[in-house]
Amino acid sequence: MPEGPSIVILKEAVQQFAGKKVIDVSGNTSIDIERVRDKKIMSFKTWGKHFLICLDGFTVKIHLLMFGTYLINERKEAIPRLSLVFATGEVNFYTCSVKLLEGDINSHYDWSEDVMNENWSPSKAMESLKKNPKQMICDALLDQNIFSGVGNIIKNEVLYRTKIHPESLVGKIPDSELDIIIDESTIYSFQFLDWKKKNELKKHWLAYAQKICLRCDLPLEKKYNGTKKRRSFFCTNCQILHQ
DNA sequence: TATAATGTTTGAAC
DNA sequence: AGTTCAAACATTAT
Repeated sequence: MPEGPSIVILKEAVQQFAGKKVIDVSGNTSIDIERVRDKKIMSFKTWGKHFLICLDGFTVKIHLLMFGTYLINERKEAIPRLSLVFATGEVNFYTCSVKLLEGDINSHYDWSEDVMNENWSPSKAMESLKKNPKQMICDALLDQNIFSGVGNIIKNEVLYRTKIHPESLVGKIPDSELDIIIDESTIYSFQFLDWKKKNELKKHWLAYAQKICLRCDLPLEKKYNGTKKRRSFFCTNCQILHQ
């Protein structure tokens, strides 16, 4: 379910509960959820794929991992991992990781690493890339401390758009091309957001889960690569391998 | 029905 | 001590 843009959608969907008091809490998470009871939500934030429920003095961090889901003002049969009830409605999370972060949330996150955050810093991303010149770009794009929020779909689409072979070594890719990759990571993430909201994301996939290159009509390669061993879809004819 | 999928952490093994 | 790797978690669509 989740790459960064999907978590932004979640944040927008729960805005109705911002500033509201949690009047009931339940769920099969192992954290001490009673701490949340009767507390007021200060704000909801996201950092990449992390969904953050900020309260006074601590934060509940939710990660939907691969299969996590949520329902707003709705329930399903399964016991929620975490359920928060407000006077005006409720939000239920299933199959996710729930953790507590103590103290000021700003001490836990560098917002400039999140490609969808207003403090996103392309220059910091470039700096980080430079530290690992032997890393493959397919791995670098999935590094949540460089491109927080980017997942396997965004990775594949960005590399296809920028015509860079996923196995290209970061240190061998010209700076001008790295700049374009960094820019596209943000641009595509926001397009992903728009398309996802309209429920038409898949329609716009050019590489991910596709079989034929739209540029040259040759079959796309489909391969697990990088140390992260996530699937890449790419055109060996159109995407340049820098090595 | 077996498989693969928008992900991450953990701890054993090397 | 640093890395690499499989396992674990868990759900749904094809």
